[in-house]
Amino acid sequence: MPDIASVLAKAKHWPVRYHRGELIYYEGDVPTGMYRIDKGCVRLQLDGLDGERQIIAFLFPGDVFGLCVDHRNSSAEAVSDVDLTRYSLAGVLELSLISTDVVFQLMSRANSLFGDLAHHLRQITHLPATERVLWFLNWLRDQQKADPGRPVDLPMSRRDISDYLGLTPETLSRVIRDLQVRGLITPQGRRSFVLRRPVLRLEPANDQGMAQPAS
Amino acid sequence: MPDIASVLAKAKHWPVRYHRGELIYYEGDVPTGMYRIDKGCVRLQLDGLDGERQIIAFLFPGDVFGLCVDHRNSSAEAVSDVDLTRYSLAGVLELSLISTDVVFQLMSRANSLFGDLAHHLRQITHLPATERVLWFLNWLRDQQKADPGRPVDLPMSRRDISDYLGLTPETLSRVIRDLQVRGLITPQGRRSFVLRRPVLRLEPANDQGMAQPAS
DNA sequence: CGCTTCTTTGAGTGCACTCAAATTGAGTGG
DNA sequence: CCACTCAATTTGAGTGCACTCAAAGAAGCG
Repeated sequence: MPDIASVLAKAKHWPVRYHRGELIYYEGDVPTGMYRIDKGCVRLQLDGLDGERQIIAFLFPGDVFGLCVDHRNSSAEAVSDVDLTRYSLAGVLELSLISTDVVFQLMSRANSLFGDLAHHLRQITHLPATERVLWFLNWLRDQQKADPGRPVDLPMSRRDISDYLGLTPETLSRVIRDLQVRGLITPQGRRSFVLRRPVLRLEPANDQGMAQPAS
Repeated sequence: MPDIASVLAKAKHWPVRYHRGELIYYEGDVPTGMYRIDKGCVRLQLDGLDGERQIIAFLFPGDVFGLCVDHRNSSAEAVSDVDLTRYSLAGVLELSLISTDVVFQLMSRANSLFGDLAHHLRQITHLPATERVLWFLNWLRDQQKADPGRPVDLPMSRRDISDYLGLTPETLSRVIRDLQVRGLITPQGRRSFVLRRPVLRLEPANDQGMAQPAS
């Protein structure tokens, strides 16, 4: 299966750049382009009237987003300064006439994005705060393909994370403190943590955690 | 924009039937077909190991589902006895070579399904139990295009609803009782309710006009 | 260095949870 | 048609986790 970048290369495209916090498109807008991330981090989100916000996804280099038809189903904002490649939506649709590869690839992308969101929903609904944060950190580590022992970088703010995990910033802060105390994570500055190896799963409902049993 | 049913009619398709509770496909399976609902109700869900379950979506006649590429991103089960039209996935992909209509339509479907799920996530994260239930009942009423005054049917069990809204069955039951006491809903048997007209909004001004699932 | 914004800490509360049991309803066979 | 069984749903009691409100501390930015 060919790489999506090479498949899309035949469509019109050009580089664009957004600064930290900048709006890329707004929910409800009529879509004209889709994007591929070359550098940086982008968030997809839904905004409420009173400032409440649900972050749907964090996207990283290689990820494609913005493939909408009638209207944008979410807003997109730059978490950090980002370099994007912008593709004409019309051009992409034309490509689908030439080969099924494009359709196949885009379907696949849309599909995995949907699957991720579904699992996201599941985590948020079923996991307590601590495990949500661990899940997030592990996911981030996998995204960055970081070796254990190497720190994981958080490009996003605490509020971004809490809006992603369905927590308040206060609760998130407390959870992070607890994880440090328990030795599961070690801060390297405010936006970088080293994760302990077996952080993948927390013992369910097992509170001998006050005194760490030496292994 | 042509109707999706007529567009898909050119692909190979045949009717299939599932009974209440029957599995249509399982998460992770290699997909071979997609479906359109002719009659009945289908649920998409993620199953946990310990029986926990997150229902992603309830689907009704006219809805299309199962457009996956690599593997099923969720399970599909029949909520009630259902009549489906099954389409060959390969056939659908071939169709995309003939006209962009198919691609356009399928993208649109995938897109709105994604948008619905995103809003679902938002509701569950931000709304208290009572408002989640009201949101669900209103959504269901819109699905059924029922006039106010006409009862809304719930094809699914209480557990289905609670697994959809991220509540326990106990909490759901209590919420329903409270809504009855407040006169907002009137039961017509266990699986049918008459909704009071102004149920759309609950006193505290915190409904976001956007995006009920579907249609 | 002063400003603003982001993050952390503290105190107290409420909502939805768990555990447990009663009640209803659907399905089955006499 | 009616008793019986089993699952689904409802009700009750009590608790804990994540919330809100409030304020202190830290970090970015001119």
